[in-house]
Amino acid sequence: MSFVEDKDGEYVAQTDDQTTTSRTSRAYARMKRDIITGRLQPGRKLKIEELRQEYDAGTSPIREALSLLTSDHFVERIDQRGFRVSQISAEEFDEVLKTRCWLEERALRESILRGSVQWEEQVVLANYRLSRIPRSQSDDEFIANDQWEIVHKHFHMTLISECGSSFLIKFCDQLYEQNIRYRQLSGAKAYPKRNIAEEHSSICDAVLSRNSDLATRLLIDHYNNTSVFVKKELV
Amino acid sequence: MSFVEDKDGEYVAQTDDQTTTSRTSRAYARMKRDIITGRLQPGRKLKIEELRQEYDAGTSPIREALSLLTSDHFVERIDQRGFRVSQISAEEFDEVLKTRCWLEERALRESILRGSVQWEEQVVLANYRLSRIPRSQSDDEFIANDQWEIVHKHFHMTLISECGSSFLIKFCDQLYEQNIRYRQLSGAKAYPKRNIAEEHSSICDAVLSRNSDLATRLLIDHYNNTSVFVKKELV
DNA sequence: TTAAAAAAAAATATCTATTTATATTGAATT
DNA sequence: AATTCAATATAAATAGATATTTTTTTTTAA
Repeated sequence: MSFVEDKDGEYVAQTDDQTTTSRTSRAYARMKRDIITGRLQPGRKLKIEELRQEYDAGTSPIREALSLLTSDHFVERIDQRGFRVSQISAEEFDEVLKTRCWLEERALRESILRGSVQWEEQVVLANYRLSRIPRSQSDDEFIANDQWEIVHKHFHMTLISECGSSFLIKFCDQLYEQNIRYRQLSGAKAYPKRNIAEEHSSICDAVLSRNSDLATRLLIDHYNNTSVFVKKELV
Repeated sequence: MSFVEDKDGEYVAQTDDQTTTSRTSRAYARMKRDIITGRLQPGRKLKIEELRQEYDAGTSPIREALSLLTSDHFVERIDQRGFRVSQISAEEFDEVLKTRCWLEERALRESILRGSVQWEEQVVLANYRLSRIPRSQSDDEFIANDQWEIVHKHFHMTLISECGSSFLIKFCDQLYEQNIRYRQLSGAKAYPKRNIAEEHSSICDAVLSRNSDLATRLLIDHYNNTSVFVKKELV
């Protein structure tokens, strides 16, 4: 939310996504969110007319947003036959997981090699923030905490941020988002017998001591541990 | 080129990209080609009206194609200010090269681990085809041979095709295309004192003997050798 | 009863026109 | 002379209208 002076010199409250960004960017962000959270289910036909209503935009912005989502692998386009939400499968999840481990191992090793003292501090800070925020909004039942999702992603992206390749970072980002989608859709919510905060802190410690082998092993274990719960639900 | 029966029952010759695919796909393919070859130069403003004329399509297909090219890192979008061809730089080329080596090393190792006898045969075939086609259309001066470009890419993509991750293959593909662009734009055409065919065959041999360490070393050397000539022209 | 063909309906892809935002120009003011 | 402001021009973003194409339904013939 921000306050902006309008033509008549009066201050008016405006939500960010209504003014700052274009219709295309807005539709893109919202549709992506809805696909990741599962509000738009895998395989669902994406009819332009419906989307226009739902996301309050014209044909062009909707189609552009869909084109962008196609590149992100969230939407499939079939020429002359429109768009649909990408399908999910246990096999694809295995690919996502495997590829994440390959790329993030390399990215983390490079970051540990190249990262400065400032980077170390960023890692510490990201881990601290993550430790202070609950995964669920309630203690009794699981209610996804959007803020946790943001802070968690920030921690993992900080780890690899000094790898020296914006391409690799972008690829890891894409895979991370694919992973969230699977995590959400599979309904894997509780992680019994696990202390995730401890896992994050261990990774953090290994990184600070510049122990690449340990850090990458812990990171990969962390991903594999989580994946067990996703796979269980994905059958 | 193909022959299709029209409404009146007559056979008419048609080029593939006029009928098979949509306006969007066609514009996307052509614009991508023009950016890679340098006909659309780095930094150039991409005005919708101009592109409509040039690529014979309406606003929507052009904008959709530009959106797709944005994801490929060939075009930059600035909200409310349109599109421009992505800039190139020596630093970015270093990133492309570095990331390619990281990802293709992993992909090749996995392919060698998992690849079947059929895959071995595909590698042999791809290498043979590459050995039979000249890089330049003329012996006297360098004239790029489009066919070589296709066969060369096919060889390198075959090497990693059995890595077991469609995501990793897609990323390598994107980086490969970035690399072509730099190769073309830098004007690096001749490679004195190098026998590229021999380099390819050595990689092929190492792959067939399932020697991962040797194969990946030769592949990475191959990329680094080529990059020297690109970097030289890129100052 | 089934299969093929034709017609109708629906939805996509595309184009044109309008609105909105940005960049440019030139005059007025400091 | 430099800077601000307003007016204009240019181009982007979007909405709306039109063309195809695909899908579904209905009809017809075997």
